[in-house]
Amino acid sequence: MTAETEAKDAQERPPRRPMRADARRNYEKLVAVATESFLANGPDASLDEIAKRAGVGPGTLYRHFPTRDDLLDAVCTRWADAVAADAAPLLTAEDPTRALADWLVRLVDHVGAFKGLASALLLNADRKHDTAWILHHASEELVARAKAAGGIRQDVTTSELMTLTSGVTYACGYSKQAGKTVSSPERLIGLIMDGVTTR
Amino acid sequence: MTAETEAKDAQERPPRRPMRADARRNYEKLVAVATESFLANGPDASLDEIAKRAGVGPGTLYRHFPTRDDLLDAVCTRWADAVAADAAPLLTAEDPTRALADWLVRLVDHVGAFKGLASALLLNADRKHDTAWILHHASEELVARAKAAGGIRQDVTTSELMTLTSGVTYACGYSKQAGKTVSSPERLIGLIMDGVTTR
DNA sequence: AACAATACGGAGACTGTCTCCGCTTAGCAA
DNA sequence: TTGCTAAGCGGAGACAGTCTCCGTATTGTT
Repeated sequence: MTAETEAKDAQERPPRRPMRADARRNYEKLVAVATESFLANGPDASLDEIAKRAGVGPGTLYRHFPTRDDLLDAVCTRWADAVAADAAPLLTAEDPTRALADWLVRLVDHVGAFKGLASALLLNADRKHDTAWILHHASEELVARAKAAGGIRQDVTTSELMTLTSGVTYACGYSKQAGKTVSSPERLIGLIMDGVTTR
Repeated sequence: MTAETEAKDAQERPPRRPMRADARRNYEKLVAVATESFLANGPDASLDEIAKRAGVGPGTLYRHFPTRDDLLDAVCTRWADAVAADAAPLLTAEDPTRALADWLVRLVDHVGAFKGLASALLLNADRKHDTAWILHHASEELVARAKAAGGIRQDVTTSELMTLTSGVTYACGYSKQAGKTVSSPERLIGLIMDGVTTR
């Protein structure tokens, strides 16, 4: 769904030349290598090393991604697009409230599988196109459907749900890499759902 | 309550010489300076700079605190002792469930005031003496009292409550420094409490 | 006062960040 | 094609932070 993201990008900042072929090539390569590298070495992986492995100079990396966060954002955005796609089937589920709960559990699992790289970006839903916004957006429809079906409280917002879920993603992602034991995502999301369910 | 912590330290690893006077002096100075510095510059503050400002060489800093986390831990532990003291009055409150909710809100506020330095350490409650353990321990009695009074569900653990709260601390701490708006701690803790309250 | 044991501190090797600027290349126009 | 120009490249190198090693200084004990 990167194409969609790009389309929006274009429509918001119209007078923007397309990237030159070599520039785009390097950009893609950098994101690909960075994904591997962040996954393997954590979010502090050496940027010069990533540049080298992508076959470009550090200057090129820093031109495309002035800060580490810009690169991390690009990586996470792609990942988030894929994760968001996972929500689509749930939109037509018969029990919207259960679908929402399922989705939140999946979200936690995905963040865990992504080594917690994205957990820092899960909040902060107001910049467009970034990780938080994509996931927020994907959740929003599920929340709306659950509300419409009367399954969850009208006064609870998507943001609030995301905030509460972020603690779970963080805890579960952390526990995985530290070998700790924490209650399961299902259990914790269940507790959250218990609080927001109508009764 | 640092004294208590030290006492436990001593009883667990008995054959441990007391620190030499100059060593203790430097240790104290380092923690004090580090607290300031982390608060002012975030958790990535330069360690050599901290050493310099404490009037010691880098070698001395690294001997006392082999890794950055060790120093951060020492700083956060002191802070956590102070925060935990804030729970004491609530232990005798007439409504234990309300007291627990109050405490969790205070916890979020404290973490926010500490610039989120401790939020990374809030989980991970199994090493002794560290931030997470101190706060976990402080919460435990309040949870027990609320359960005993029948205010909250018997099946909910302190860890689970801390995990859920950590999302809130993280979100609120973050929003403060980024100028974002998030639902208030009261509101979010309220949602959590709604989930764990008996009915 | 003398002597271990303990602790200090800073020079310096090392690693990672980020910039500057001369060189290369893509894409366009004639 | 050819030539031109803007866009893009890349790597040398300045800088900042980490962390160690080891000769020197201090402490506390006999």
